[in-house]
Amino acid sequence: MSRNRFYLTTPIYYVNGSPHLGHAYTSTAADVLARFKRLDAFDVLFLTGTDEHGQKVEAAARDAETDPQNFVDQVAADFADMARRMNISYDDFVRTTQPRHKEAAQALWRKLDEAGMIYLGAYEGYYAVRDEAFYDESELTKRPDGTLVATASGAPVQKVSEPSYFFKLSAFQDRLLEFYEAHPDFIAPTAKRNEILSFVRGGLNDLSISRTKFTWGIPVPGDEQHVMYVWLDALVNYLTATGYPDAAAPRAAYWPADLHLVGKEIIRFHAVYWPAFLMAAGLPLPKRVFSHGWWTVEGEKMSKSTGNFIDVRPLVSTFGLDQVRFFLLREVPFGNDGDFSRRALIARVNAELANGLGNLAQRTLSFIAKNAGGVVPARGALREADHALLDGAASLPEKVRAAINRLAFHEALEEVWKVIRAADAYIDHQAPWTLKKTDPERMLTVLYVLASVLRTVAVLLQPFMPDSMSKLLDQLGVAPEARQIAALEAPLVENAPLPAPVGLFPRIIEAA
RNA sequence: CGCGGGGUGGAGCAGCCCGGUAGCUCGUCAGGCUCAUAACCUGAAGGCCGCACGUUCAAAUCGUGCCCCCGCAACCA
Repeated sequence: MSRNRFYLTTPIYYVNGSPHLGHAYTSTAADVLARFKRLDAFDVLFLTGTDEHGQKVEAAARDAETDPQNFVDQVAADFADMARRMNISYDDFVRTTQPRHKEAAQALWRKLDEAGMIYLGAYEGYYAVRDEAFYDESELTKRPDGTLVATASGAPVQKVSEPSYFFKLSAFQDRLLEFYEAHPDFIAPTAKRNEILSFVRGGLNDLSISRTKFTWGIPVPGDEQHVMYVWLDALVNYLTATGYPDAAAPRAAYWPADLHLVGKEIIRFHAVYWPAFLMAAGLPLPKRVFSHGWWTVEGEKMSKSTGNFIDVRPLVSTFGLDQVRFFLLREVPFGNDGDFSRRALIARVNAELANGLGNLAQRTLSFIAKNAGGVVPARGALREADHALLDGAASLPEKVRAAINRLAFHEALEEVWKVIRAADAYIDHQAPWTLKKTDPERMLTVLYVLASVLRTVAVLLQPFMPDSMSKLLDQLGVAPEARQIAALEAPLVENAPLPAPVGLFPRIIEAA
């Protein structure tokens, strides 16, 4: 019997720029979900990668005075480095320049062609010779003398017509709307779903899916004058990783994907074009596309003009990896936009990690080390207060699971922190430092309850903060093989020897 | 009539989809504890949940209108 499979993806990141906070955010969220599913006994395939074709990459390579392949090799390596530094547990990293991907993309093209969904037409657009670039009508300004120029560069443009293959997207309007109707959870959050619905209801034009003005792309099968449109090329990556078109490939059974996690700007490609391509090819559709929000930095939009793209790697060096991962998922309800600021990061880390979880672990574990012989204490009869706290912890796995399945990471964390706060109150009310003198046996029970609650918290937080929670579980004497969610059903093993406690999350003291 | 997001105690935000004691972090005030990372616990002050009307036994939560702020406008997560 194979376990339940779960296939999730990040977008493949476009390599015309360096990885920044936004990429790290998407990957971290996907990673938390992947790790949670693994802990919850799913057979997970977690895919990320890079999107390496297209005119922009060609141009970026030229600016960097190198050839495209060399350029994308460097940038892809940088993205892989960021993933490693963020502790992203991906199972595969697909690059659209890999032979396996070219094969998959061309196979899908042929499939669409065989289905009669592709025809040769002409792409109408505005081209600026000076910029060597195409512009959309919305990017143009009309000068008083009547000439059309690109708003950004001021370069004059001319309308050109270029031969192009088209995908019959217009034929899919009804089928897409029926699909959205039948699968209300396909697009999330709801606001995005509504946006997509109104876009599709507004009518779909056929989609230009090839270009002849540049060569850095996957050749169109049967007509090598054309390269494939980058989005068609890119979307296929999700199939590439399953071994497409080989139906007998070891990973073929992972398709359809359970979740495509995307940033809000590319929801349309994933919620409209991609399902249409798959329908046309007769392939099953992914189960869900979730669009998350964007970060501003210190209140300002990240943009090329202000140059305020921030790389997470220096933040990780300064504040710690798990601190940054925690902040990204705790600070903002997933799906909403949010603001990244040093102040907010420091406030979160100090309040919830240092003063909250870290301090709770420290006060509990050092008390055990000093007063319970450095082993998991043996418990006696439980009282009402003990049951109240233990029940709260016992109900956590289901609450966290439900929240994470909805991608409500901030809610999952909030639920865990309710228990942490309750545990802090419990210590004060039970006052083990008093029991030490009056009722040592009762003291041991209280300590056991605390250790037990900490174990639950640590197990459930592993996906968010893998390194720190691994350390905490070590300190609680929990064996590595007993750290699955299912293992929480068994009580914490008494009398297990514990190592000397070590602080988990130091307070961040800002230099004045 | 371009599209979308938002206006909740001093600050920053949840809650709104599935109406019914308004929650969290920081800050302020007063106690407590002393196990712990000057952390933790208890209590208090402070909000007519942008404005108006409507639906309802009941609205921050649903509907309508209005005011204000902010993003986006096909390849930037």
